[in-house]
Amino acid sequence: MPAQTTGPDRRTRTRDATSAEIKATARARLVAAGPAALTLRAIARDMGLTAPALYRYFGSHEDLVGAVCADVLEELTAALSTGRDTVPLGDPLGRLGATCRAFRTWALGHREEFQLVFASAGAGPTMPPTMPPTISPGSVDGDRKGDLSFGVVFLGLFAEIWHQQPFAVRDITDLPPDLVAQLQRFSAYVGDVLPLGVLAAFLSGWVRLYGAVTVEVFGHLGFALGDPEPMFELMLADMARELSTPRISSGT
Amino acid sequence: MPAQTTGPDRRTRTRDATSAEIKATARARLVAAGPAALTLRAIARDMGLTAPALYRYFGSHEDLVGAVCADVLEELTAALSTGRDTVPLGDPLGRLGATCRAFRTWALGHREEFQLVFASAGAGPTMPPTMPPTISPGSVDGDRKGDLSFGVVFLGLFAEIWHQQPFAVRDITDLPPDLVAQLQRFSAYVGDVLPLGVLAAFLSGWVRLYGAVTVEVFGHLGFALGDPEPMFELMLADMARELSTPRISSGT
DNA sequence: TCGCTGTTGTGAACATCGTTTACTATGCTG
DNA sequence: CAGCATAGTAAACGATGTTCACAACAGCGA
Repeated sequence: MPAQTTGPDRRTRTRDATSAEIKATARARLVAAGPAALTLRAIARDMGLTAPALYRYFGSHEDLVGAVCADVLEELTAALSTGRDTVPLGDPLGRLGATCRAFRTWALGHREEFQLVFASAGAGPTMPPTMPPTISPGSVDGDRKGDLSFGVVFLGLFAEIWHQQPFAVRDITDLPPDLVAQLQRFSAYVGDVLPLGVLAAFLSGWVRLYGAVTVEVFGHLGFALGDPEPMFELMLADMARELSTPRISSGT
Repeated sequence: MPAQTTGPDRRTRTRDATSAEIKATARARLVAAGPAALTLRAIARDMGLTAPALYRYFGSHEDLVGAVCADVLEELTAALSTGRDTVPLGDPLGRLGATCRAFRTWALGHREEFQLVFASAGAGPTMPPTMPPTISPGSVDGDRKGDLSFGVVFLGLFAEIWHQQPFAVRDITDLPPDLVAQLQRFSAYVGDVLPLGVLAAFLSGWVRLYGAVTVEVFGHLGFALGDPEPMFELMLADMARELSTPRISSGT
């Protein structure tokens, strides 16, 4: 055992530890009292420090919040993965359903975190930085330590479904040219490993899932449904049905 | 002319005027610098007042923001109505599409307002208070001065479509019983004037529209699409298609 | 062991925020 | 004219993010 092979400096180790403690304390406040409670001074107070001390670890309040957001997203991705792996590889549609349910369950169980991450316009963490340039078609390894966004989990699932049970997809000539142009951009970004119709189905599904979960967590559905779960299940059934009509002809 | 017939007191008239001016100033700050700029002192400063003066008109900062939200919602409802009335009554599906487009257009042209109203969890204006207990089935009068929410506009459109061109709707026996229970609650709330399947279609459509617009305004789609409009149009086409398959049999 | 150096934390201060309190004008009403 | 409700102000309190000067402390080379 030749000591630790260039293990991180002792200094940087303790530094990372306090940095993590700060984020943990912030997280605790977040779940306890909502995003508004994420104040620099209160966090410092909670861990027996004064506010300026935190500036040794984060450049600003916004930076700290951003770091917490990143942690939350990583955790969400993990929750989605474990939810997905509840169902065996042989049932990709079931895996998609399980992942969608995991998304909703996580959001309802972590409303404050969800609001922090998803209820932001510009400042919020849009996906681009976390979206990997390429996704391998068949392999589902994916999760190399959470440095890739939860969006990839869903895209990977659509790849699984497509490769195992090709579903009916819109003919490319049916789609309006401006949509095709947008999809080609995205396809190139993702590595050109899936037909444009599959990407359209993925995006459409992502929007539906996002909308269903967001509208429920934000309470913008309470006017109609006391318990939106049955409606959510109906949506999942719709999605599964659309993704299970067997493919017949047409080119990629 | 027997004076003004119980016209509002002169005092209350000037009072309402300043109240409106406060909200207008707040609104100006909102569009100029975002929801975070909606501070009591800055608003007062903008109109040559001091902060405590505003407490003569609004009980708290939160009250003021709430009032601005109400104004915004009213304006949104108006935008939806005019968008809807772009298309003649004889084409209810076209009217629905126009209304959905008006929703998206308004949201993109009023991002700050949209964020203020829709990016809130608990505090935000959920629909219940603005949702009328009953909606008249055929008549589309609706807009008695904006005291009813924009949700009614959409529900009214589904009523129009249903009455003019009954579409294929899930048989009630197909739906899981817990969903039926939820829909019955909502149906009673709305006056029991539409079949449960129509209400399910309405809610499903509202969730899709909400998701599509929210995901775009919040920038959570920029990772894939530079211009989400074609995708939005695709969604509208899907919705229209689902609402245009003619009805065949089954009871209400 | 001594002394230097960089890191970590504190205290005070500044500008801003929401809110309350006491006080002063102003204009309507009897 | 007297009285009074209304609209507005100034000052103050606690809280926020942020900066700056300064003190304690650890680690390292001589």
